[in-house]
Amino acid sequence: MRRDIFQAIADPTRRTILTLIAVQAMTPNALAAYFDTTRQAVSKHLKILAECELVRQEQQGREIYYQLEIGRMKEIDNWLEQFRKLWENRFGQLDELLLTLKNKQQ
Amino acid sequence: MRRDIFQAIADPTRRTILTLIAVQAMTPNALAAYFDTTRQAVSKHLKILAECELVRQEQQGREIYYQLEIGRMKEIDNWLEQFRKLWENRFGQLDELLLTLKNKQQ
DNA sequence: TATACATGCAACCAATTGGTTTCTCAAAAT
DNA sequence: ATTTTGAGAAACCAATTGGTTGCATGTATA
Repeated sequence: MRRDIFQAIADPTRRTILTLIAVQAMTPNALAAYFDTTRQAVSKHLKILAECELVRQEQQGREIYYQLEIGRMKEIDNWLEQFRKLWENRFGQLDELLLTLKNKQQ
Repeated sequence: MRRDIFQAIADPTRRTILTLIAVQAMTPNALAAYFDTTRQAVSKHLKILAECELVRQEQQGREIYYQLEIGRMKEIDNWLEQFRKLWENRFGQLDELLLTLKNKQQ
C-alpha cells in the first residue's frame, strides 16, 4: 500500500478509469463494462485511486458515482516542471537550427 | 518486464535518478552513492530506464555515463494534456470567485 | 415482505518487483 | 604482469501487485 500518485497511474487500467471519469462520473459497474476483468477488480483499482485522492465518491441511492479529483493530477505536472525547461530548450535549439537553414536558403 | 514509461517513473528511486541526471550525466557508481542500496540495485533501475529509452548511455573508458533522454518525458506530458483543460477550468472558476469577492468588498 | 441489484471486503493465488549476494569481464592503476 | 576498480548478469528471496471467488450489507423493486 504505497498510496503514491505515480504508483497509482502506473497501471493502465487505472489510467483508463481516470480518462473515462474525466468526461463524466461513473459507477463501478459501468466502469467494469469497459474492462476484461471482474467488477471487484475495478473496485480495488477505485479504492487505490480514492486513497490517493484522485477520485471522489458520491453516493446516489445504492449506486456510487466516482468522479475525477483533478487537483491531484497537478502533482504530476509539478514533477514534470523540472524537465520542462530542458525539453523546451531542446525544441528551442531545433527552432534555431531551422531558422539558420531558412536564412541560408535566402 | 513492462517497459512502460508510467511504470518506470512509479518507483521513487528511479524518479530521483531521473532528477539527478537531468542536471548532468552520471555513472552508476556515482548514482548509487545517493541511495541506501547497492550499486547493483541502481544498475537494475538504470536498465529499466534504458529499456524505456528514458536514459542514454555513453561509455567513457570503463565508466558508463547515463544521461537523461528528455524526449520520452514528453509522453507523460501528452497524457496529462487531456486533464489540463479541466484543471485550468477549475482554477479559472476560482479566479472568478476571487474577483466576485473583491468586487463585493468595494 | 421477499427478491434482485450495487457495492465493498476477505481470503486466496500466481506473477512481478525491488532488493540482495556472488560471479564474470573489461579497463585502469600499481 | 598483477591488482584494483567499474559495471552488468545470474540466482535467489521476501514483499507487493493485480487478479479471482465467495460472502456480507444496504438499497430498490416485485
